[in-house]
Amino acid sequence: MTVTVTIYDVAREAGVSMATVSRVVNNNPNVKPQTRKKVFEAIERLGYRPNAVARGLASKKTTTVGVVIPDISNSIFSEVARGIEDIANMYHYNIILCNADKRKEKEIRVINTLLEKQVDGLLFMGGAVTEEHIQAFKTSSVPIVLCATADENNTIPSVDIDHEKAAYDAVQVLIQNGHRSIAMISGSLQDPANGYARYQGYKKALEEAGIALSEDLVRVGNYRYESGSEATKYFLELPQRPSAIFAATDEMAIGAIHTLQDNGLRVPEDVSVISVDNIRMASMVRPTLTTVAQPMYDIGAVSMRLLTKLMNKETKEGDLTQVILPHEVIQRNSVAHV
Amino acid sequence: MTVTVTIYDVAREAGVSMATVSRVVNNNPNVKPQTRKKVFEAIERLGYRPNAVARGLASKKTTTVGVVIPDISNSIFSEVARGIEDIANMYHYNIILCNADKRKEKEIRVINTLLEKQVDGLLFMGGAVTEEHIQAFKTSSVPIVLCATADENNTIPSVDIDHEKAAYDAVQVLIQNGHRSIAMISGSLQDPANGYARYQGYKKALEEAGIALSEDLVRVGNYRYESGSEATKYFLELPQRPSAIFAATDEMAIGAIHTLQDNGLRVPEDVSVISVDNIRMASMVRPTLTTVAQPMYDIGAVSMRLLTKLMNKETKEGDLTQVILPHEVIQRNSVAHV
DNA sequence: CTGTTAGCGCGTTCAG
DNA sequence: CTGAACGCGCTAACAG
Repeated sequence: MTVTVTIYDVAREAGVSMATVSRVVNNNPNVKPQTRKKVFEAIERLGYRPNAVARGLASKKTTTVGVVIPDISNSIFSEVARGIEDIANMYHYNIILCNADKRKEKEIRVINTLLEKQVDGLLFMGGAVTEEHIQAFKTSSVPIVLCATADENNTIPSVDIDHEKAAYDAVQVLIQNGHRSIAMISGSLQDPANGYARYQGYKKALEEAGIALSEDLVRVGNYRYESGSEATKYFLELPQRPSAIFAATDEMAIGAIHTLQDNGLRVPEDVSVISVDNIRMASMVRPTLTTVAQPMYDIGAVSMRLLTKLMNKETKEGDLTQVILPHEVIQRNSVAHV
Repeated sequence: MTVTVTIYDVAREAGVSMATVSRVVNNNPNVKPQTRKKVFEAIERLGYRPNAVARGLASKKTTTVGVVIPDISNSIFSEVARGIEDIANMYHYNIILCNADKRKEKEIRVINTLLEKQVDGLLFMGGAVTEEHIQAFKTSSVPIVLCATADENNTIPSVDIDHEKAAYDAVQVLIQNGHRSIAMISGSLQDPANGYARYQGYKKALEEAGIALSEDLVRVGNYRYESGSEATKYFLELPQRPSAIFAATDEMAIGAIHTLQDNGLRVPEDVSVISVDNIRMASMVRPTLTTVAQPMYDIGAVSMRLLTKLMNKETKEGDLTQVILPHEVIQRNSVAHV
């Protein structure tokens, strides 16, 4: 197809008007079967391929949605992305994918280019949702849903889990197993969901159990394996080492487990470890990791589904657009009774 | 922005023609600084946002490329995707991402919708490149590059590693460590790159070393952890168990390691394990996995870079467009001398 | 340096 | 059930 064949060429070839060709291409029922057939044949003969850009300009719909994601190479997010794409596909949308690394300026920038590209909707997965983000969202004429994040005031549609509760539940598992000296490897406290909220859950669980919070038992990591490892080394140098570690993410937990093992300690006999996420790797390490499962795929799928409803204006005023998906503790082998 | 403000509105507001607005928006130097300033102010005042769809129709360029990928939630591919997106971003392209699960019909389908969307280029990452694929590619007026695959006749631009050689090198490591009884956990032999080619490399290494190929020592898996585990169970029931296992992928290798350990065997003291890929997890298991590293990120980055050259017609006739990236064996702790 | 004028390929009234 | 005509918002010559 070196020369572009247009709807006009097809019309001429089939001996009808372009309006008719447009109708059959768009499955408009108001076409005589015989005419439809003629048109299809012409399309076949010419190898006609509809131009979605022209269609988009005329119809003001592109059937593509934008998704801004922190980092597609991170297994957490790639799982969410798969959920998004599957549902998008089901509703005949394509997705434009942009990594923004949780950096605000980049996030704002891609939001704007996505909007320029006239996406029919936007899925935002990022770090904090700041006032600037809200401003950017406001300039949008298409619906936006927050995916795996939420804004503080819950003014924007979103789907996420209850991070604080998830962390709380994880720490509860430890407490119910008799642990009192529980360390935490946290994420950045600037990160509202994976960082701050999970730390709050930890604090709350300790409080309720009447356990004093100790600064020495909290280290801030960057979600990755190595930082889990480093935090653990710190704990091991303490005069009295904790009997359990709660990591904000599985990766950090695995880093912790290995560092423990490398120092001659057994998990869970000597130290218990628990975390939140349930990435694939959690069931692939020894001991297998007890963790609170976050339904990544579903978060993606549900948020995309919500977005389709919003794009089709299927939601009525007052409909619930803040959805919290359930999490679940997965008992495996990294936690023992003290 | 509930009413759409167009280039025409900006022109009126600034007291210039739309051509001039177009020029400043597109950074055309032929505009008096003062005029430029007026236009920018008008843009600011009106909150004008260029419509990329209209621009695409008029200019026949969308600055977006399509990428068909087997499965974004698979860490191998998500790493490649990140490489693609980074370079795309650098050259101001966006990417439309489509999962096709290596299923031919789905691959063909998404190729067509991507082409309808008038992408400026296409990156194809899939299973086998069949005659049907070639036909679909031929209908394209935009360049296409195969990413982490290649067609049999090397007629289409591509970037990949030499899978056969990578497998060969892995098995060589085993042989040089004195192993003679080497099992393989293969991928599907229908899969040209990760399956068939890696199996060929295994065969060739054995042949050269004068080791007879034994059917019992080859199991076909599906690249995943569980199948590595199952294959290993099979090997353990053999009258004489192999002293080493070569897995076509890291995930299967890790499944093998754990199954070995669960059966009271030590890795690498009792059985050595090696594979190809070098996923993040490879350095996060105990023992850490010796493997042949495939530069996933680079494969993505280089293929995207190649695509930009093709899109800009920067490549001259006869330029090399089949690139093979180097692989490298990463010595870790899962292989021992026999 | 700036404005005028055609389309880009298609959806969508509105007649008939 | 079908066709004519307009316009979606913008780029790209071509004049001036």
